[in-house]
Amino acid sequence: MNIAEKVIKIIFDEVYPISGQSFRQITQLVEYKTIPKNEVFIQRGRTNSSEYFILEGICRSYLVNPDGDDIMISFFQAPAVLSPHITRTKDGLSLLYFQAITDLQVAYFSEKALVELMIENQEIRFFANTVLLDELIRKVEKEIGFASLTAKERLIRFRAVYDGLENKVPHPMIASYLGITNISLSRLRRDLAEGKRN
Amino acid sequence: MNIAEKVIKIIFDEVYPISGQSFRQITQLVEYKTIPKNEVFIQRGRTNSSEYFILEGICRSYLVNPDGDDIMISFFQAPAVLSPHITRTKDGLSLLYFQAITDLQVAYFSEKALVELMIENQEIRFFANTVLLDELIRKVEKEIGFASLTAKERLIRFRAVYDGLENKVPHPMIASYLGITNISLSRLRRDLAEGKRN
DNA sequence: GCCAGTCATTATCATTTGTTAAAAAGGGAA
DNA sequence: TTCCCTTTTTAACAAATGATAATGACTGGC
Repeated sequence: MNIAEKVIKIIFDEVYPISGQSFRQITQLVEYKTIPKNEVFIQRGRTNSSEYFILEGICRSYLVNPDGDDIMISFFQAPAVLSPHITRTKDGLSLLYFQAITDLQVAYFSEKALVELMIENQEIRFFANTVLLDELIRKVEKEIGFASLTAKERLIRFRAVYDGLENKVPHPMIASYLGITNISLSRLRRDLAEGKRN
Repeated sequence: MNIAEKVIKIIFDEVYPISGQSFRQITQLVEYKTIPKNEVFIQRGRTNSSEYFILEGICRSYLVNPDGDDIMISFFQAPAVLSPHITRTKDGLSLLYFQAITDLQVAYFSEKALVELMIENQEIRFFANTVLLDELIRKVEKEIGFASLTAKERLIRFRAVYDGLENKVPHPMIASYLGITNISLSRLRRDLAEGKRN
């Protein structure tokens, strides 16, 4: 197993461990590529038919509103699975932009191949279902935060969930993720640094 | 086709139309029941292994935080599909509460039976995938609202999406859904009634 | 190393939202 | 109807967040 495959193995073990045989069915499918920092590697409104493992680096999904502002949806920190194709695609077209925040190493493979594998292989079906469920759970967690926490509490939770990301990602992206302005984020950072937790 | 089956047909036609043959595979599985107003018919932390069609009435999914406050997640207005089992269940246990807001007529059937049907029947697989995608899209729409709209704009959007629900559902539930207090909701309702749209 | 451009912080003031409490409005049962 | 209970609205004040603008800090290219 080469290094890239070892990272993929780590991802599977984290999400839903599968047998060596099933694992080889996946690794036979994947190809690898490097994506330079800032590149938007999935465009909203364009065709994309791959699933992705993030082996190295940080990326994000986002939208642009009519005013031209970015709307942050999710962060992905290697090692991680990108949002499954089915959850980010409608009528074959991507619903979101995905951008490399740092240089990125990814493994990718055809979503159609995955659908075929899922039909015949129960382990892979369970793995894919777990990825899907994790995606949903993250969104529900975020929903809960917006419905029940102040911006300061959301920042505290963000730090707990996305450990270290605050120092690797531009603050306007984090602010948008938290549903506040970057000025407010700066203020909350100062308050927390001063020990004001309420 | 009886009335209940006609409502189920309406739901399928809305989400992803399927052949009469596939439709009968579903209707052969379903059972019916009435759920009285206010009953919590799925309990967080308990086993639940059904999929549901809401044929008549309104219900909601929610959580309770440590302070005892309800956290609204979603509303369901007949005719509609309830959140799919896989998106609301972890390790066999429900992640959310589901409660009837009005008296409810539902059709329900085993989620295991659905998984089996999905394996052999492509139409039903596509239908289920579309339900899943719609669920995700609603969550992303809500995410976008929190990341980019004021509370007043979220209320305006809520009225557009959940037409008429504002007069059928207790306001504290709507307020929690919008991420504000019911006092703020009342204020926004007054402002909008007075024509203050900014 | 310097400079330009980007990013983060700070300050000030306006606006929005939350909190607490009280009043008004609505709905169901006898 | 009338009464009681729940829900919604209003008021007054406090706290949080947004907007604008200016300052300070960092970074990449030359």
